[in-house]
Amino acid sequence: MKDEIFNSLQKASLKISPEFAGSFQVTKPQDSQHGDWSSNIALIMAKEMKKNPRELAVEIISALEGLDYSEKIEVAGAGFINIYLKEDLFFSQIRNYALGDFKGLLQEKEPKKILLEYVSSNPTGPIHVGHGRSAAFGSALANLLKVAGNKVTQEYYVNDRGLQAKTLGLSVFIRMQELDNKKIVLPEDCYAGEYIKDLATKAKKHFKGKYLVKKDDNLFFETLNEWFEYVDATYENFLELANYVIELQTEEIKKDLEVFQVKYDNWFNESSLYEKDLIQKSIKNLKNNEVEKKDGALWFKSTNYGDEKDRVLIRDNEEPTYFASDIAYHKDKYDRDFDEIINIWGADHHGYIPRVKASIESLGLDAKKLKTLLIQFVSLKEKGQKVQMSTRSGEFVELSDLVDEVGIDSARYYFLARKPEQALEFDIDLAKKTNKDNHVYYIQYAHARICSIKKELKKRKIDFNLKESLEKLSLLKETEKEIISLVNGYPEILEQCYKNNELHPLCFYLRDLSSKFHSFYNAEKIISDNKDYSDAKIALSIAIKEIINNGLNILGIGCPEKM
RNA sequence: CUCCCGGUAGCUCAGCUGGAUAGAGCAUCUGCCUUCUAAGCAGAGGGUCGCAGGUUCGAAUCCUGCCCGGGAGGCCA
Repeated sequence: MKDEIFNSLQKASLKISPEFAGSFQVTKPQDSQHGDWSSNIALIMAKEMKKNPRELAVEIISALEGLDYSEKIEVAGAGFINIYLKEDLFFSQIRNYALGDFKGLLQEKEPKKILLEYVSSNPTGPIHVGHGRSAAFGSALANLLKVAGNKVTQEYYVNDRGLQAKTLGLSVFIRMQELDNKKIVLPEDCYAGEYIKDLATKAKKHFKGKYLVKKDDNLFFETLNEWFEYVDATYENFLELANYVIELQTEEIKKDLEVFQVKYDNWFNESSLYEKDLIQKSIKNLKNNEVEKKDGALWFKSTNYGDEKDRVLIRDNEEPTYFASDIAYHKDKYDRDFDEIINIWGADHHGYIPRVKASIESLGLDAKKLKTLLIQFVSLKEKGQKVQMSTRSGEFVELSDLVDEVGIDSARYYFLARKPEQALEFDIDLAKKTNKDNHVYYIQYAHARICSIKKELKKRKIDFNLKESLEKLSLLKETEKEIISLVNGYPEILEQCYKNNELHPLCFYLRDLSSKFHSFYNAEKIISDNKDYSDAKIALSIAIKEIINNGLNILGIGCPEKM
């Protein structure tokens, strides 16, 4: 519809001025007084042609062809062209929605194979609330991309090796000694969280006495390195323990995410890149003259592509950097032949983007395929107070704790209802409420109320035929038809979300729609003795219910029939 | 010092690819339940869109400078 209007306007404009190439818009006006559709084309053209916008608007309208479905077209305000639809067309979309038909509502013209990587937090500890935001966002975005007809692969990159994995192994090792009734002192850089003790308990059981030191061993090392020297000297393959706990912790993460309605198609282990020797191979694929040895290390000249400084690939101790793995990982993503590759990263990684882009270009790959979305931080507020969180002490609130506290639906909604580039202050008290203050309850309540109207029909044995009732929508009062305008705006909201990779407009829309419904519901009884009018109101309600259901599904939020 | 994000009502935020009178929710105040869920509804007050310039018929929106808050600038990941 929007496209048709756009094209008609464009044709008309070209008749008047063949060179006109300005970008004008066709929008749904906020105020329904301004028609069903509105365009600023005359204002844009007037600028180019230095003519009076209102006069130009009249010219454009008289040159318009093919808008059979318009009831009237007016010039208003500074020179807006407002289009009012014929009544039957006005009702055509809502009929489909009421029947639960959302096909083609959002359709990518050229469906793509898309790789969506998100969260990918280190398996050295549990998922915390910050990751939760990415998780909610990524999974909902995946739903949206799929609705548009794309094939989406959701992936989690597991950093299951390197120094941090070994440090985790050591942290668990030390706690195991504690479980074995030794006095221990945890070095500063070890992981200190409570979950380490759980891992230690499991590891102790699993290894049946292995990795428990003898009584006469000295256990009072102060630094990580001293500890590493000790365990490497004592055990043939200390990484066996590290790998075991990394695996345990990854499983924990997987569990937390699944509970949170986040399911991946693929868990990609960093270690697999090493097993296939892909680090070395991808480095060789970088442009030869952009890799050089200096100060004992191997460097990549990312400054050639605008990065602030060159980056190390292989350290002087011959250990590849995280960046080197990441080059191999991205090379692998490209090799898997996706049309689009989306990374969702925490905003703290923004400085990392130029070097990754640089490496992709140096590999001779199309950097435009890769899109990185950044998500800002999450802070928590409870009883008016900020909940303190700090990286150093490991005092992050775990996602699972938040979910236990406020529920999955609330948590997902409030993560999604804020645009990603905005830091999010999560109000725990608000998210816990079970009244209208809590938007997710408010939306779900609207849905449940409509379901209960349907039940009431059955209970009272009232004959209701949806298809027939949908032909009676014109009986609605003018104020009630305004809701239909809002309903008709659903595709534009989805389109906006899709185009901009955002979900918050959908959240706001659903709340808005619910609000309009609650007013409608409260104004007077939906079910009444005035059969035809009653049918029309029920049909409208059902359309709203279906949209709420459709929207909440995309957001990954439950949609109860009864509350 | 450089880069990124934010600054809109008392609070939390939409609006930002230039358009019509700057919008919601919360909080505050006033009303509404014998009848489909009051887990709700109706109404009222509340604004220097951080500041200063600029571009334009038109700026919260675009450009420049500055101020404030948060984040990033490892041979950590």
